[in-house]
Amino acid sequence: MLTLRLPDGSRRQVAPGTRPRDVAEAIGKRLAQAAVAAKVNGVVVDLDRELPVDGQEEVAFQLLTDKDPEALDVLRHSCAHIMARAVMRLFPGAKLAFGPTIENGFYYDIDVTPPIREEDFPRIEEEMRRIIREAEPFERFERPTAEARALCADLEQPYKVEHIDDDLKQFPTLSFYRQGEFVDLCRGPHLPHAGKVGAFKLLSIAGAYWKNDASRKQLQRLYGTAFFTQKELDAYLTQLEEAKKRDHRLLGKQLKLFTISPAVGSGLILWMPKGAIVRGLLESFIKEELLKRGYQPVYTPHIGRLELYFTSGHFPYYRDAQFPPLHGHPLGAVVEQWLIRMHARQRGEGSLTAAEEEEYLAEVERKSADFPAAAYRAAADATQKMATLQDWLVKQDSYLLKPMNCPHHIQIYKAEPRSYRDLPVRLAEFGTVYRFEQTGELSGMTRVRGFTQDDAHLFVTPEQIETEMRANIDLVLFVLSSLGLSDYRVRVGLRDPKSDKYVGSDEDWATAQRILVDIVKGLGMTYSAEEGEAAFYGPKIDFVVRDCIGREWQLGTVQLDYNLPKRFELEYIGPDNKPHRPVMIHRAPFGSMERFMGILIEHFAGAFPLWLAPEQVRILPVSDRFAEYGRKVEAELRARGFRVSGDYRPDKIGYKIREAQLDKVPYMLVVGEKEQSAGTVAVRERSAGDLGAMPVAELLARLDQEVRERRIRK
RNA sequence: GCUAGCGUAGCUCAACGGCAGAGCACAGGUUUUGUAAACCUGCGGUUGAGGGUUCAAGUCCCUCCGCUAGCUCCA
Repeated sequence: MLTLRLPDGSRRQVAPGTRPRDVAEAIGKRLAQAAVAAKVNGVVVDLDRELPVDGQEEVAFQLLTDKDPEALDVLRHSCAHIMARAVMRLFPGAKLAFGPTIENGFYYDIDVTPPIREEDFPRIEEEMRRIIREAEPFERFERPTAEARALCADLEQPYKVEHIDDDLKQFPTLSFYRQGEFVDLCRGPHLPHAGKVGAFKLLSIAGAYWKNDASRKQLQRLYGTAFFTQKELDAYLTQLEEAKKRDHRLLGKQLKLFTISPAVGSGLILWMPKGAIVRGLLESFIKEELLKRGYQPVYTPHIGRLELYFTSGHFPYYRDAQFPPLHGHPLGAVVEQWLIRMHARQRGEGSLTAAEEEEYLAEVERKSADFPAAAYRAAADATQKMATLQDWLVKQDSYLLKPMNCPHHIQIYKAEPRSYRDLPVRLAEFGTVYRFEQTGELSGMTRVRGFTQDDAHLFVTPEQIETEMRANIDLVLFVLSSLGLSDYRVRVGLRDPKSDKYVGSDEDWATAQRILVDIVKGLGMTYSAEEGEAAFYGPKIDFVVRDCIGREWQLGTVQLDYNLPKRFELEYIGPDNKPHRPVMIHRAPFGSMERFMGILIEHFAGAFPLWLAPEQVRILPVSDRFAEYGRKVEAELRARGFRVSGDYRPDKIGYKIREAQLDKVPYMLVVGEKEQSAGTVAVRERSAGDLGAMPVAELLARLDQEVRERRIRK
């Protein structure tokens, strides 16, 4: 016998071979009806899966109904199967890859020719509805792995075969689910039958690479969502619509905060006057804080010698993601391409044949007398050849639009001898950088090609690392909390041990990663440590937020770096009168002004708090006759430093209020007969509405305090 | 970069392969107004660009540009 411990604490003895469905039926008819799946010792299983029998004294047992979040996952997973089944019926020969649930729904990756298009959705959905009406059960069965592989081959599902070969060989048996004619390799669990799917909708279609690898075939990913009831689905879709109204791209246009002109270029933000006010205030806010925290502001140019970025490693590493260099020699671009391809070949990416190498050599020899072709030919190996090319290239006075500020700040550090007494040196700059992001990545203000980081680089002794790292995390938290941004997660980005894209020694990485993890642990922060999320020169702590449609973006970041100090041979003189190597900390509390602004617009839905609002107060005279009094109040407020305007058009007051509300002006001051004679203003607050009349002095005191506190209201 | 979709007036959107339209905004006028839209008149377009098919293209085809979602990338 097996003892089940139910959620209410009671215990129940069952015979071996009992299924959750039997337990549900024994408990009650309604529960048996409502049950979707069961949770046994924390693992969600099918209702028809036999309960374990051996070696367990007692198992935790819970029946899941549509009230349980795990049940929704089961429902969506089953709905993904139903969608795949419908696609297989309508598109014979479709090959299935992966079909998991995701946060708000599910997808299935499918390889089908010709491709599925959105206009196919109605008939796929129709077929899915038919399958749901038929309410056939999902039947689980297992096969030894070799047989499972043969079955997938029989089903003509090559991706499933490959999946078994690559990832599942170590399991003795594999499970399948059958639903009528449809059989799919799947871990489960599933609904008892398709009829449990109350409501679903196909949402979108997109390309997705097989196994997330851009070098492999691109499949079609069909996204959908499902719920137990139509009402829940409708609520979700309404919520999506509502969220879209907060989109910074929409609000940015409506509120005239920023624009992007194809004439200037994709991904290049043009800050309009109102957006510029908000940005300026944010910059002042953080500058003030930086001075308090011992930072030294610096300014550096937008371009730098190409050699600088060879030294830092940025140029060869990120060549494709940068605007092309400005070459000082007509052959610069040729040699650059040549060199980059040599780099790629050495990393095992791309190809460069000996014949192509010869073509490059012939071309530069023909066109340029000063190219050291002999030295190139005499070079012992590829590394030496690359050195020859690089030496020539950097001598030609080529420049790069800076993709990072660190090399410039490093030169400021190096401009004078440094003593341990000077450290930490904290150099801060709103540094504008340019990166040639892929077209498909560009998105409003959140992913752009030119942006300004609220950047700083700290040069510290090893002993100072922890204190400075903590101080910077504190700064990020201060910034976020000052703006009421509380919905973020902390990510510790670690090196992917399987990748060779990182620079620096294993020891340095181990040390740096340990320090970071210790710090976030020490601060008691909830974090996720993620391999592969480090910068190529060091691990980092990122503060990640979501935009209005659920995408995650990195805002603040604090990064530890042992590598650039080595590459640039940075030093300070220690108490022992000997040179030592400093450690660098890269950090940006906002991340970039552009991205931060985008997120902030969505966070406030465009309704900035008073201290940030581009227009803080608008005067609304009831009629022309009170315009003069209105202008007087306006002048008074402006003299006190408020950003104020007046709407003196001959329109009705309701219309002016509507416009001011839509412009999300925090305070509207209605002035008419009563106010003019009493020397007051009728105050209307953006969200609270009519606050009644008050003397101008009283209003000023109120506004002053609200700004001083940087008060945030939602 | 890749897959799918989209691009019409400043904005939001209509128009079967057959006369390019509406609302808002804007301008002029009337109204002199009390807490989210007064009324009248007017202006506004090489339908993203270029090429092609057709008697006829906003609509069909091709190339490019831009945008959206996702994938890959993200110092």
